[in-house]
Amino acid sequence: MGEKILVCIAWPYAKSATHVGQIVGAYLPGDIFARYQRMAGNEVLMVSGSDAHGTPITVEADQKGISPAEVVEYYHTQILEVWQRLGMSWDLYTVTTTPNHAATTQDIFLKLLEHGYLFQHTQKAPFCPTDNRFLQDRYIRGTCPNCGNPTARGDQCEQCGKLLDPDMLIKPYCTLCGSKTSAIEFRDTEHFFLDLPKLQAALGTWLASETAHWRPNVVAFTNNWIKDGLHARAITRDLEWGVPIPLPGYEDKRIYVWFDAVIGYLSATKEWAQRQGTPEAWRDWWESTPARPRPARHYYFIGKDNIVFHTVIWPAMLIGYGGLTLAYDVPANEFMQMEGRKASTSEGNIIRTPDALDRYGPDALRYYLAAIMPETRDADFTYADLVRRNNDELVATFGNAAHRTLTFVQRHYEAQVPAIGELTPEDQALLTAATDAFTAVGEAIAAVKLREGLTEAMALARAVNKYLDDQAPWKTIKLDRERAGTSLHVVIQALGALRILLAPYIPAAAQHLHELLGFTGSVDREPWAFVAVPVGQALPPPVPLFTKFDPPTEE
RNA sequence: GGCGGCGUAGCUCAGUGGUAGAGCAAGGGACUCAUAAGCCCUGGGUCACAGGUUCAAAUCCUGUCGCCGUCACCA
Repeated sequence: MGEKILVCIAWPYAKSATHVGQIVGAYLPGDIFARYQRMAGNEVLMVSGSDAHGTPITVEADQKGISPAEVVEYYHTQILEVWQRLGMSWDLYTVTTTPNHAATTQDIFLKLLEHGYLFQHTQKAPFCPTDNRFLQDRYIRGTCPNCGNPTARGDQCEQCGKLLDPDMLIKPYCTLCGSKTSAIEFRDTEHFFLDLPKLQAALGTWLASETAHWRPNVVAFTNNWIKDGLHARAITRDLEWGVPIPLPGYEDKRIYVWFDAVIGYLSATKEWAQRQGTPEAWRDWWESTPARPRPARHYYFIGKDNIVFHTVIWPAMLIGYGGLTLAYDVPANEFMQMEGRKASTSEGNIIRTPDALDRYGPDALRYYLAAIMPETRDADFTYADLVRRNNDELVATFGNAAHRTLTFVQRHYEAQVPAIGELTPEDQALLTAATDAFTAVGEAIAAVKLREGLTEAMALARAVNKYLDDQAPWKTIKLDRERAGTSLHVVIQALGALRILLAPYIPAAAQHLHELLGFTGSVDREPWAFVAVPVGQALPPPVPLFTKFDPPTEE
């Protein structure tokens, strides 16, 4: 009945356990969206995995004297633990070191080659005679021609910020052997290039037909990037770590990380299908035929730094391959600053996700990140604001609405959902608001306006508090027990709605409220619709949904 | 430097042509079921700055300043 929705989330680089900027940019929005779509009755597949290749991982492996695979395993394990704690509802979270991923990548490589979209080109590249290997820019340091910094990197001088090429450095040297015993040479090396100019026309046609429903900033960024014409891009490197090139004579080269990482969305779907015991099922998500041009809607949740890879390069690869489905939407988020400063690993002001979870747990963190989600422009993360929103909004507005109602019913109505009498216009108004909220919140989430959806849901929580104050069942009960019971019954219906409406955002708290309202099973299985909490349903002793936090001390 | 985005109340942010909005913070009030939570009222903005288009501009155009991103070997 529902349609297929493929939720693709950016592949985190396996070199840290993620920071909250990555969570708010891609992982949390993807998870909220996926959770909603499942409740709305659609068939959802949410996939991603750790991006294992690339130079920084080999650099770290060299520094620690271990293999790149060990580096990846170490961080992949940490990332998996974060997903578990954060409540990410993956259908599959894998890693790019699997044989399946390599096979999928090589298949795309060969098909693009066969279709004439790859070509070989020989270029000069820095080579270290001592180590007998070609060097990535990161492995080279030298004197910056701009500012004279003697340890400028081969790709950029960290002192003056100037972008560099290795041949611009004065006295470049290899950081692997550390010594300056042998000068770096520039030797010929042959590489494969993705012929993006040849794909540009088809890409432009697709973009023109698809981007009407995309976020304006994503469209503007993409159009600007392709406006002056695309350039061919090297997709292989002189490396030992990465997916091997499936051709004889290239044993000492690898497919480079950006090319294989985006293929992960497809390879992960295949791995999911294999694990289901239906290895051909991936076709139902990807294969585009004249009879069924779009078998599934593909959403890519990424940060804005990743836009061109998902709106230009990956679509171009898919077009070149042929017969596969392209993105339906790429709802890229802007960035989040940390305590007023740009999030930067080197500045040391990133907030690691495990640390934030240790301090405040998944619900407060998810709620806060969703509330400030940088959907239209950059936002600012502060612990003080997180605590403020937790205390004022989760505890005082939503949590309190539930707790004040449930404790009253517990005490005065034998811990059962009270019977309902004649409904007043005010009763009808709150019930209507609860029903309408499913449409308002659902439409917002479906359009990937997640902050708006959360605002709509919280408006219902505020309406509950206002209704309670207006109806004052604690007064009414002294005169008319049935009327007070009706008011409480109506409030419980609104709480029943909130348990569903907030489940995509704060699943743990929603599950807790689900149980406090006398339901069993998982709230995730409930349909996205208003369903009455039955009269007489037994209610367990209430426990507050949220904990108040002390404001963080100034440092 | 080129290109793109952003600059709205003390704070965090909505708002894309028609008399400036929300939450929090501040001041006042009535209540007491509730994790002293909730509810009502009030104050507060030359919508970065300077020009322009329009009957009408936070909203469109130009320039300036500030912040963010990107520029293809960061993934």
